Amino acid sequence: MTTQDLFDNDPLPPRQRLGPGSLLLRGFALPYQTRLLAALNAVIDAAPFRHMVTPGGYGMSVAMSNCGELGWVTDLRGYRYSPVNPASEHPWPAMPEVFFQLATSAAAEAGYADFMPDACLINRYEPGSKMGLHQDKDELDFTQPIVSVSLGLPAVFLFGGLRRNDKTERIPLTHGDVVVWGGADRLRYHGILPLKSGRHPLLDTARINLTFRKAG
DNA sequence: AAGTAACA
DNA sequence: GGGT
Repeated sequence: MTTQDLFDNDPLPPRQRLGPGSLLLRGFALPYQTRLLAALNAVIDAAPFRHMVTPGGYGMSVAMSNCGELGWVTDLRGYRYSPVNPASEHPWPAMPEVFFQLATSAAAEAGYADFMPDACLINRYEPGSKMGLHQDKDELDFTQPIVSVSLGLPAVFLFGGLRRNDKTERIPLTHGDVVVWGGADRLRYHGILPLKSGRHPLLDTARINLTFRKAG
């Protein structure tokens, strides 16, 4: 019996305010999960995951794909949104309706009633995969929020402040959780701690994160 | 640098 | 584990 075990059984509240413009919706994606995963498989068939390279020349531990009008990409030249998949030169797959419905519903719950995402970044974490602290700042309109959907293995979300050195909050995210951040929180630093090994009934050894943005 | 490495 |  460790101290952590004492906390593991505490019920997590269904809604948690993380800041003036941020809301954590526990299990919000669960009613969508079957359709979500079917649509995800179709998107990944058309635009397979790959490990992109940062401007410094290192590969990312997270494998990525995109759907929607625009996709977030990185290579030696930098970060940007692109209407085409650089691996194929084809447009990204269209954003499935169920993706759009989930994202707009979650945004509305958090007070962003007119959110119209045109980009969905799909991140696949395997054990050890992580995402360093960063801001989402390649979008054109920071009045539009970010909607982040967690599927599969649990992970620890780091939610920092507007400056890189601000103290970070550690938030455990499990299958079906949705985080929305915007307004005064839109440019808060965030990241993911290295994923722990495990097995999920639907996604086996992986965590999938869908991040919706109004990029263009 | 959405990255790693070295160091305190 | 922080910050650089």
